[in-house]
Amino acid sequence: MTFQKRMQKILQIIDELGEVDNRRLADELGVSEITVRRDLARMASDGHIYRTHGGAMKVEQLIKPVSFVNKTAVNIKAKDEICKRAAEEIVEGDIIFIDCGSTAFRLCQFIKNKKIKVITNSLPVVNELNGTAVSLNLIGGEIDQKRQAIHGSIAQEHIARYRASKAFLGIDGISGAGLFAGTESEASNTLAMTKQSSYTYILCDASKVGKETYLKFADLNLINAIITDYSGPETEKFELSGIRVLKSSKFFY
Amino acid sequence: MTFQKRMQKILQIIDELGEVDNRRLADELGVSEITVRRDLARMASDGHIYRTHGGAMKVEQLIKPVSFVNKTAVNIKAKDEICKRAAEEIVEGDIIFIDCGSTAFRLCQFIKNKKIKVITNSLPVVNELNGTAVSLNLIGGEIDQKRQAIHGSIAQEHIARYRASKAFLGIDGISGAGLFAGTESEASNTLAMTKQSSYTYILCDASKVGKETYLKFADLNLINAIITDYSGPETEKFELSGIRVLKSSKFFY
DNA sequence: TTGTTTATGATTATTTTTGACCAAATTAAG
DNA sequence: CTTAATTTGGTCAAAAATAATCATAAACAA
Repeated sequence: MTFQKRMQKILQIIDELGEVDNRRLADELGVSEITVRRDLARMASDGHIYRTHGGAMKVEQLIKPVSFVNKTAVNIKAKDEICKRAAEEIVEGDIIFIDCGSTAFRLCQFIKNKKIKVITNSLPVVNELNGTAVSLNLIGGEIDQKRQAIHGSIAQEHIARYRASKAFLGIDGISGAGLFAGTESEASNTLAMTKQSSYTYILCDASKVGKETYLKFADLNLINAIITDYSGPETEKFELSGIRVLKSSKFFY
Repeated sequence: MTFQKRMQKILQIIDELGEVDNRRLADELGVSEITVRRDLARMASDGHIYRTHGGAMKVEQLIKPVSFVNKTAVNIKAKDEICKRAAEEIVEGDIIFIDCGSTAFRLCQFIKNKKIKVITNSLPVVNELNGTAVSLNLIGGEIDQKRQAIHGSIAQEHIARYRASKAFLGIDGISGAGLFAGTESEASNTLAMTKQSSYTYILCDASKVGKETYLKFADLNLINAIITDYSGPETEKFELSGIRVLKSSKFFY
């Protein structure tokens, strides 16, 4: 029995029952529990299922193109809590930027029914919001296969044409010293979107706070708010810079 | 037993069973397992099957991207024949425009393994070609939910920045009198792409030939070639206007 | 013919898959 | 809040499958 065959069965079972535990799957498939866990980890990283403690559950209507692999497997819970908090900030009529990070992607599920305009350079975001109440504007240019997004000078110009009320952006690192990006193109994309937004939120889980990677591209005062599950000494520095620090709600489910 | 003969058998077996292991195939074909593996590798790289550890399975059995609602249901065979003929015109290194019609969409399956650049305003095309050998450039702007594509002035400007070697475009109607579109935005999109291409192909099944709908937006001499399954009196008019008429091969399957 | 390419099979080394075990993390219970 | 039970991710080892290399035989071209 290959992984592919097991995946089919697992999806079928989860589709029927909504959720299952590892033991049940192990029995059903005739493999050990550890193999089940590995399968689930793999499937979750492709976004096919939600992993729970001791099993897995259906991910609502998220059967999306397989090619759109996202890194959302790590820290799903923290990210979802952050995004739910972020969604509370969005009101009807808003025009918002969403960038191509894995955190910002998960924001989509919480804004599907809102009557807003979303401008994005992320293909997963487009696919997630396509056909919903949200009106979409896609930034054009060459597609970066690895990041499933559009960057570059053409994209910058496109962004410069629009003006949004809010921007929800991910980041590779943030500390009292400023904002950090893993690549130049991500940095300039963040800058461009920030410039065209009245209010900028950074969405980042705790692992990004205090991390000072590769390229510092802006000071803290570029942004207006941080939404995070982090709580620690860095928070004070943020607030001293005049940034609102919004804590994600602990109790999500 | 040649590779071609074995491929036929393998496809047949996989089509029946959904999946097989190497030993089974080796027995069935009377060759060693290593030969089977080599065959499978070759077939998988052409996209005919999906390889698993220890065997192979049907491509359709994998989680299929929920392809966009497209009108491709009608005239599939004719359209596929047309598109196969069109794919023969494409050579490595080409930069091509593909527009948002349902016919042009079906061209994707035949060009997945080609090393070319595709510029398009169609979301289904992007999803179909994403993750393949094709390098993608997406035209930006507001997404038209109904047509799953991007039109408008921003899109026009985007197109004007690029220059392609060939364009493969659909159409609502074509006759000796010229080219016809169902909406103004489709017409201007076709014009913009044509203008930036060295050579323009119109893909149209027989039902579109002789049809003169809504808006005539250009004369025949705008385009260079028509690929169609139509054969009739109109053909002569096309050829008199200096247009190559490429007939799709009748015998496709 | 002779030399070259191509297809096939055998052998060996590498990779992948799977399960067991254990420390760390998470959840549940008192 | 602390403790106990469960779950998880990591490392290791065994088995299976694969890729790489080489040798042989068949097909092909000069």
